[in-house]
Amino acid sequence: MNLKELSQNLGLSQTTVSRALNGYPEVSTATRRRVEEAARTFNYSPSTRAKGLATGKALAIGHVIPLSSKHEMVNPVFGDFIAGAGETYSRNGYEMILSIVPDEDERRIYQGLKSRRAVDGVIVHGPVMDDPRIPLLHKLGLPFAVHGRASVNETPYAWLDMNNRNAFKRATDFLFDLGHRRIGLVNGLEFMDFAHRRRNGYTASLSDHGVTPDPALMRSGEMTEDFGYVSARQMLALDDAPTAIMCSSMISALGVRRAIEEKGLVMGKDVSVISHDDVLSYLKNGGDTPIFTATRSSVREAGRQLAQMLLDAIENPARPPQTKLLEAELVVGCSTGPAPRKD
Amino acid sequence: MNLKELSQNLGLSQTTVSRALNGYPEVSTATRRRVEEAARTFNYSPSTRAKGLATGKALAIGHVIPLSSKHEMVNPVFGDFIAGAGETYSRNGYEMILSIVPDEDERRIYQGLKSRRAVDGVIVHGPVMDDPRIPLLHKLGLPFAVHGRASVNETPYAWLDMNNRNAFKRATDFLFDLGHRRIGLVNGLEFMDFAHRRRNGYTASLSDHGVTPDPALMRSGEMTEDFGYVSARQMLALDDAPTAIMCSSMISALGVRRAIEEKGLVMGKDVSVISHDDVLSYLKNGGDTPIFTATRSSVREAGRQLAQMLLDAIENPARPPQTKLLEAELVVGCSTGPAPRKD
DNA sequence: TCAAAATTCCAAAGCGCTTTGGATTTGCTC
DNA sequence: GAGCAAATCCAAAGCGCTTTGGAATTTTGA
Repeated sequence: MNLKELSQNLGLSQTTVSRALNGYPEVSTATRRRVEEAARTFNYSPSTRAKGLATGKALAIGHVIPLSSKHEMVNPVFGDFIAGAGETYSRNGYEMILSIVPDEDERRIYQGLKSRRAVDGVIVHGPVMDDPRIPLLHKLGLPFAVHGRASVNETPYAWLDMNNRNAFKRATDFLFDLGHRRIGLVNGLEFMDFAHRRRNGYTASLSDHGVTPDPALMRSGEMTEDFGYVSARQMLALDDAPTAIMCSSMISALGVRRAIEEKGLVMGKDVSVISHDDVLSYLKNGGDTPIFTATRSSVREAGRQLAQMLLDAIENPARPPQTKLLEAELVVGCSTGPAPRKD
Repeated sequence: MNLKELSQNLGLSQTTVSRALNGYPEVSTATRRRVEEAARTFNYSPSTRAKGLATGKALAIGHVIPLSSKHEMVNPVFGDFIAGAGETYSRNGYEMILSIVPDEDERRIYQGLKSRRAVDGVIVHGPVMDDPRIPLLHKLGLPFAVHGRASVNETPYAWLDMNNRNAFKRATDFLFDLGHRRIGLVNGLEFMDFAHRRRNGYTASLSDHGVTPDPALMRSGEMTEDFGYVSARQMLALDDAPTAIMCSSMISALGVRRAIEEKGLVMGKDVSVISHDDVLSYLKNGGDTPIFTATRSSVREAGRQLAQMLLDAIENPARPPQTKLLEAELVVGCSTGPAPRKD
């Protein structure tokens, strides 16, 4: 069923039917009802392609997920993020277009999305510190919004970020308050902006408390379970082992816990652990009382909000780019306790 | 830059330029070269919408991810699967369109994709045993391919599945060979087809070995870490605790291990564990020697292949639906060992 | 009651591409 | 060099929609 058929069916012109369906005022309430009714029964909806051609809008947002050869891993955060973004899109009649590409192709992909006029804007995932995509997208004139931030960047752009620095600063402060002085960090890859900021928060807390950062207690890598395990294991094997560990992801934290328990130690008593929790649906942090003390911020909610920001920006290109900084909450679970006394 | 401008620039007609770009034979090699060259320098690619409108194809595949209220979780398998599928699409010039929807809306979504002519076909994720989407898509006449299978279904359709039953049968057999007789099952939600099949494999092995399934040893739920933990904990608290546990996901297996170690037991010695491993990128199963003995099948590879099957089916609608059954391999890690002797 | 103002509708152009049917040019054959 | 096939190109229609610029009808005001 297309517009022509539908309008013939109703004995109206295509114009009128189109206007009725798109809420234009120059059509009487009675005919509008009649048209809507008919559209429903005939199961008519306008072809996205034709509509897009006619209006010059794509009614679609692109998500480009880089798959770096350096870290051949789909960020697990991603599934929940797009679930959130998707809610916003479907509420607003937008389609979500996904490209997962080796990152050496990324430039070409953005070029392509632009020149094929396939999307009205894009969401940038996983920004690194000096992210080349931001100037590129500016140059292409393709509206965009970033999940996270790029520290090194002159021109303003739209972003939504969790306050990574503050979250890790506060959490580390919390460990100091519990009496810990040797605190390890199991971080993500530190060319990623979020990891860089978390580390800053961590070291800021250390120096606030007169502690010099010890390279032996600072790890950075892909946040797998195994990485958490290996990192914690090595730290705990030190003569001067840490009594607490800050961890950048729940999955790595599971590995950290494994290393602790393997050594016959008890998490929350011998070694305290704080993790960042993205509230991923398949990784519920315990039941009533959370297992891990964690800095928490829902990535799904972030998806919802950032998508909305991008749609607003597209709607209203004149407005200066919006930004939003979400604060993580610190939930106290069973994985932290007072620093053990020195024997 | 559009076709018109490009062709004016070249002093050719739109027809010729279009034909040159699309590889039609009625254009000389020389002009073809010239056109391709120009397209490259002017960064031209045809508008997907216009092309779609003219050809009647969408050049896009839809992935509809249901977000059940029953299990408000984004299947973690999903990220890797679409990474695989995405590779195939981009190689073939297709776009991937993602909709994440509450599953009561799912019917409407498929209707919409069809009537808006937004996609040429869809991939069905997470089939349940008697999946209503299959007859629905048949009725709509929207080409589709299923990742997994629906046990209860008359009409043939395209699918790609891992041999869940066989994987779990063989793995359970392996445990029997090691001398285990009390074997637990920590399964996914059993209205999901894959979980149902795994259970069948498990019980088939039990009855092959003359063991009656014990409901106390069979758990089914969302495959979170916590679910694994709670399930294993309860099983291990039994008088007649299992000496081995089959587990449906690596994430739950991490929870199972936690329960084992919390009890002061050693995995692979006191309690053996076999998990299914979807080879998710962020959950590497150990380094050189895998931690878990596991049935293994890459879901990313599945994505690649199923996407190709769907594209083939779209290309060639006459051909009967293709199907493909992948066998999982059994990799032996450190989590299994001979059944402990009874004291 | 009649002109002016609203209201309600429509024909046709245009969005950027593909493709049909035909026109023009080139290359060969004799 | 005439005649014909092959090679090369083009104008125009059509894909399904929106939107412009009016036309036809109804309502309103004095």
